[in-house]
Amino acid sequence: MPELPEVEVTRQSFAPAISGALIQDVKVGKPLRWPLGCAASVLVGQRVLAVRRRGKYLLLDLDGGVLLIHLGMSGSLRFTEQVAPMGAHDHFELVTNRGSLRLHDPRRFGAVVFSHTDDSGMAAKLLGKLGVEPLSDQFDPVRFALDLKKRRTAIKQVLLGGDLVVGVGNIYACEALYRAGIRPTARADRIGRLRAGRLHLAIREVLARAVQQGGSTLRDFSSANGESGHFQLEAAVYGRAGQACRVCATPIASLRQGQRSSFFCPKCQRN
DNA sequence: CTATGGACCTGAATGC
DNA sequence: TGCATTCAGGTCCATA
Repeated sequence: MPELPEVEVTRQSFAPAISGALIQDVKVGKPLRWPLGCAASVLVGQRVLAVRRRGKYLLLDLDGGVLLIHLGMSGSLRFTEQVAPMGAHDHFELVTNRGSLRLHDPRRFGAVVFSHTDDSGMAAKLLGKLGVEPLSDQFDPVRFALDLKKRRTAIKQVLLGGDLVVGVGNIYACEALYRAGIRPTARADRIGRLRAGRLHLAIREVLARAVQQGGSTLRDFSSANGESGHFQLEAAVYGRAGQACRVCATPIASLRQGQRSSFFCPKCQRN
């Protein structure tokens, strides 16, 4: 579930509370996507200095390195002062003097990886090819339009790729394309400046709005304090196949692209 | 180098 | 009720 808004909402929900905390213990469940990259005992005794986000990764700055956390498809974090035994789908926990940060991830597509710096070891590999942050000034409409000209694939695939812009997953790609009036199947290199500019704005607006709304809770996402998101209630197309477009009442259509569902309004998104 | 498809894993919903 | 199939918020990797 977690796309940029959910990851950012999660970050905001525990960053202030955990910053400065001393790691006292580390608990591990079943294996995640990648091994931790160090002995769990290496983390004990380190302090959490800050929590950053890069794309869909959370980066916990520690005294001696950085801990990358990715939520995969079904992951969520919880930061609480309560002590509870690890459940069947709890696969990682940092016990600190301020509370425990626990990763719950049934499908285990998520990951927790330790590296000494952002650009060394596994972190370098995972973060190295990421595109620009969509909510930063680095995301420039002119540059975006030029970059799209180099891609012959469907625009939806380009957005999901994450090597141009990060953070846009299946929900927000569909929503941004709807707002921009562009079909998910449109070839990226056929999108001109004007429409690229619209898409650029749509991406920023949708993501910012979703962060405001606490993200989307489709199944069981919640922030680290257990709060659900509300953006799914105002989604225009995602998950709405067959329902009326909120603007023109045309039934929302769906199709398959790269083994993922795309949703769009055939009338509002003409090409 | 670019584009596509499979792989990873579990649970919920659907269909016969 | 039971069992098989399909689908789900991501993204790495092998293959054309």
